[in-house]
Amino acid sequence: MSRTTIHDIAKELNTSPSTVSKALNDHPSISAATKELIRTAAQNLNYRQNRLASSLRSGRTNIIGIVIPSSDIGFFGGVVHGIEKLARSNGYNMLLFQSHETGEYEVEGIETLLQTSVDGIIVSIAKDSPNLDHFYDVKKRKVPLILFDRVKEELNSPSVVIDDYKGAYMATEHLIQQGYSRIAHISGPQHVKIFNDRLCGYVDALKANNLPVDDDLIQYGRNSIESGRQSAERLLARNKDMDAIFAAVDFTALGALQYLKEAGIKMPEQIGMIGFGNESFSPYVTPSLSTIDQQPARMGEEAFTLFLEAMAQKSAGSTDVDILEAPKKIVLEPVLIVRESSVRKPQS
Amino acid sequence: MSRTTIHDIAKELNTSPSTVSKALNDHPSISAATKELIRTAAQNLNYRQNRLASSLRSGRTNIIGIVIPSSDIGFFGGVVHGIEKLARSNGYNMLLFQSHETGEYEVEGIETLLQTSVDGIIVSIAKDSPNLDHFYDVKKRKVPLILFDRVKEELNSPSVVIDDYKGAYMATEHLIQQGYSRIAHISGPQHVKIFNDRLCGYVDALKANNLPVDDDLIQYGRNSIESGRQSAERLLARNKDMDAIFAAVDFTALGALQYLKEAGIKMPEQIGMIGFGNESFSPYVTPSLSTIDQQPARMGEEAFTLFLEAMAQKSAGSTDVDILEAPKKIVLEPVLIVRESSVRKPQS
DNA sequence: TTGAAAGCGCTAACAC
DNA sequence: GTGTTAGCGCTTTCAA
Repeated sequence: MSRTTIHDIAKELNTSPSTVSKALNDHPSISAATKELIRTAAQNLNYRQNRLASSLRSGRTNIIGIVIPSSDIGFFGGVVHGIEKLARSNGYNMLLFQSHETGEYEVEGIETLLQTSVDGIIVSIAKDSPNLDHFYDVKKRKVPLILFDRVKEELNSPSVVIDDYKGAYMATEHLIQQGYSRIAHISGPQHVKIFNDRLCGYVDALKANNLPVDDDLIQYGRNSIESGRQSAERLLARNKDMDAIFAAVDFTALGALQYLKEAGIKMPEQIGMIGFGNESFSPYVTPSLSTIDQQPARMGEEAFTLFLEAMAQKSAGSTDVDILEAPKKIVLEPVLIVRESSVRKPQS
Repeated sequence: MSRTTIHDIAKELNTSPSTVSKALNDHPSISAATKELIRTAAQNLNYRQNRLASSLRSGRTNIIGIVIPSSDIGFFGGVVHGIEKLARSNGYNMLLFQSHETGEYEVEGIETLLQTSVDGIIVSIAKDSPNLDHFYDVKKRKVPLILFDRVKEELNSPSVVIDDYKGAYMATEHLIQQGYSRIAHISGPQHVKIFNDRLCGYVDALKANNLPVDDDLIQYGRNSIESGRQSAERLLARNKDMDAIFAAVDFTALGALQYLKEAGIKMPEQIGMIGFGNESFSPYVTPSLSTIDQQPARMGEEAFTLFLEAMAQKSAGSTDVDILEAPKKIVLEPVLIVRESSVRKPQS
């Protein structure tokens, strides 16, 4: 009636549970013959390992915990996809938590992950994460902690990010090369590092091309479509000569796009537009949105690889390696994606 | 150094592990005073429950397994969101698997879920799921199985779906009311029930309005944007008088939209368009896409509620209830969302 | 190459 | 109201 155990198999074959366990785990000390015998018996009896028991005993769950702001955001969906692919082929499963950008849920997620004894945790930190205590907790428990995209240097953990500064620089320079010169920027909350980096990239690209940096051309929004609309409205009201917008996220770019379209402004002719993030809707809006791709799948794969390395180090028994060597930081190259919104037609 | 256990707390307070366990679980037979004592001690010692041990002993994991085709599809993302909200507030966590529409991954996911002793499993079946053995396995183990959207009657499990027939009927009738009469349909694989239902709804709406059903106006695609483009191309080549398209999924609607736009056809004036699914991109394409909303979050909540009911029944000890009463089937109402692509301007 | 024994950390009868 | 005992199903020394 109830689940078959290794005891049942042992009884059936007049052998011992420990032998069965070893055989099923392909332990070298068991003869090929008995392995075969035990495996077929397991099959016949419909045996399925109890991972709870196995994990409790061995101390390994083969589960990796993921905490992201939201899987609705295309970028995070892509990262999870990348992690999943590698995890699956390495025999790991994922336990996924969404913080919904609130610290409270983030803490809750980390707590549950720790209770579940996951083998490692991969995180992109929530925007309003109140403090980092829960992450220090993870480190105290010696559970490998890997960060991506939304990183905190203080945590001193392996991490993978893209070069936000460079991406913003590329986006801005692309607009300049297309002949735009009064280029506005819609940024995000400045306490989030990536937005500050993108702002710097924008500013430096202007300077490098001998264009003035004008505070009136810079808006600080939240990351919503609505916020993008409002920013575009304000920018337009204040700058009659504005001829392009670089938005720090595709969502605000979309909002701006909508507003300008409704205002009867032709893109890319009158105003050029480029976003950041290559969201799933970006190819399908009109005009299709130029943007910076962050290579999410790649980022996920790198993050998982970092985790694997941390595990290897851990089982190599090296105590407190982190004191000896700085944690690995992987910086991915952003990729410029040119679509309709930023390609100025040849002047007539 | 290593994790604090209830033994450590017991030792600290000169009491027994079982008392500590009961106190921490708020068992009624423990006095308020000792509970308080134990709780603060737990806090001080930085105690964290080992869920593996707890689950192994109690037989409950408080984890619910989810298997969906892909969380990239907006609809499934929404359902997961709905499940998560309710699960969280009921003390459950989710273990999420994506089948990527392949039976192999689906089987693998179910297998792992069973090994992990999840308390229940909520599934939307993959398109090419080869057979249903893995689901019968779940039922055999008496693990509550809940289906949503992609359902199989044979499994005789509680389920929640929307009324696909009705949604398709509403979509088609909406086009008719807008004055379109040569309405094409881009369907999907007919062995998937929802596509067949939608096709029937389309056909019946035409008939009910005394419009002929023309095989030349029906295409059977896959669910990709590319497939939508091809379908639109074929439809247009074969039917010069076609004046509207109802696509069984937003993805094919989008493909058709792109093709028609490139062909210089004005929507909604020359050809009206409506999709199904209310994907995240649908409001942002040009023209914005009318569609049928499937209430994904609602569906997720209903599915989890069904799971809770199944658990209650199970613990009520009713052996083989399923023989006594038919499994509950919840049918959600589709919602018509009218946007630009289907609203015919007043004739000039 | 196989088996016996111990125990991972917890919960749940049952006795006190 | 509290403590004793047993054991969930597995892995892992260690001895044979």
